[in-house]
Amino acid sequence: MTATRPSARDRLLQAADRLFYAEGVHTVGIDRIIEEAGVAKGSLFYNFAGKDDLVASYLAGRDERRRARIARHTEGLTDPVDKLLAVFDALQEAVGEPGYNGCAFANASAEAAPGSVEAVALRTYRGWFGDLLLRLATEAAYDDPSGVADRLRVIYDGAASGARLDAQPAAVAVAKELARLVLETAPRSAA
Amino acid sequence: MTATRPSARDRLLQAADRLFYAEGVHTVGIDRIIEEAGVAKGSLFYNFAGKDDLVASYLAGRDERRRARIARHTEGLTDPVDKLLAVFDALQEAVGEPGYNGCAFANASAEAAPGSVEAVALRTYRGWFGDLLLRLATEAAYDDPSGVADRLRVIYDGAASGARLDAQPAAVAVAKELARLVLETAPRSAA
DNA sequence: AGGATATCAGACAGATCTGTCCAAAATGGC
DNA sequence: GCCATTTTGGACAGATCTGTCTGATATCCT
Repeated sequence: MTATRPSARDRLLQAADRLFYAEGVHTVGIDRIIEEAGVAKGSLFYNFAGKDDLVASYLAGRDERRRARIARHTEGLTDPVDKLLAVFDALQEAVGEPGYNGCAFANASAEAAPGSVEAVALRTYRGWFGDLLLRLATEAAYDDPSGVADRLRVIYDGAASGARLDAQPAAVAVAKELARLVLETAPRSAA
Repeated sequence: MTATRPSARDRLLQAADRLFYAEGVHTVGIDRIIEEAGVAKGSLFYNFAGKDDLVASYLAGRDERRRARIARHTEGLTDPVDKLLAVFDALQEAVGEPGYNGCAFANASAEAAPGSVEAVALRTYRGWFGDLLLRLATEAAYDDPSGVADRLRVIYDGAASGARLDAQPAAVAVAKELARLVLETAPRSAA
């Protein structure tokens, strides 16, 4: 019953997740990652096509975990308005974790070329997130669901952005109150 | 009356502003910049202590122009509430310009080390911006000026962030409406 | 046990990047 | 016109980064 060491691939992904997120995909070189992972350089290129592939896998993992976090906060709720507010709870949880450093997709794509793996990952995440807000706003039967979704997205982005720019997690609480204000004042016909 | 060519220093700053903003301070090397500026490499190190110094000067220029832009939109207005709304007009103008690529400070600092010139420039700008919102909210005699400023900052950041992440300038108009909602509903005693 | 798969250790190549240096030439102010 | 300042062109150094290659070894599945 010896605890088997994780595979080189898993250790690489774990090291990449830590270093890429904390210091940036452009700043951290593969030598740093293989050292942190305790893995031979050859194993990196055996498991991944190159650094870009590792970056893409890192971002895919972040995407998956973010969706899982939001799902965890929304499941069990029945009112779509509560679900929309729970999205901010998910953000608050993320921002409160030690080492929070902003949105991984925003950071990675900030200085990336169009069409790069970072830009593609950003678009994937943003597409899903926008659809989520629109779907919930529609379920909530707002007269203008896309308008409500747009407003919530601005508020959400402001919280995530401000939490990093000012190292100020309190922005999320401010954002959730704003979201509540929007959700309570926006017209709903089919109440 | 031959139009004198700008100095090497000015051409370097102009090239840096264009390339650093469009492609990122980490992505663009000094060779790209001296090529674009049409300047000898020696002239770069004659006029600047190094790349970091050039980056700092680039960001200082962005900071100065952003303050000037906001000043231009707020001057002439007497009501501090109008001035707060005009801050969003300034953002709308910036976002509408061709080649808008998000907040230069947010982008440059996204993958920069703490204490780097990018991080320092970010803090300088954010400090000034936060003070501006708080000062105007105080002048407007809101009961909770810092609360109003916090909410406006979240909204402002969301617009700037979303405009880049989704290549969606319309986020600014959404944000200005949200700001108006906040400014009209927040309690003011000394009206 | 045995064969496919995975990992190791590290040297090496090739590209790129920042920064230095130098002697000559252009420029600008007084 | 003179002298200090600025600019030029380019070679060069030194560091770093991604990716390749090789041959031995370890691990996993059946």
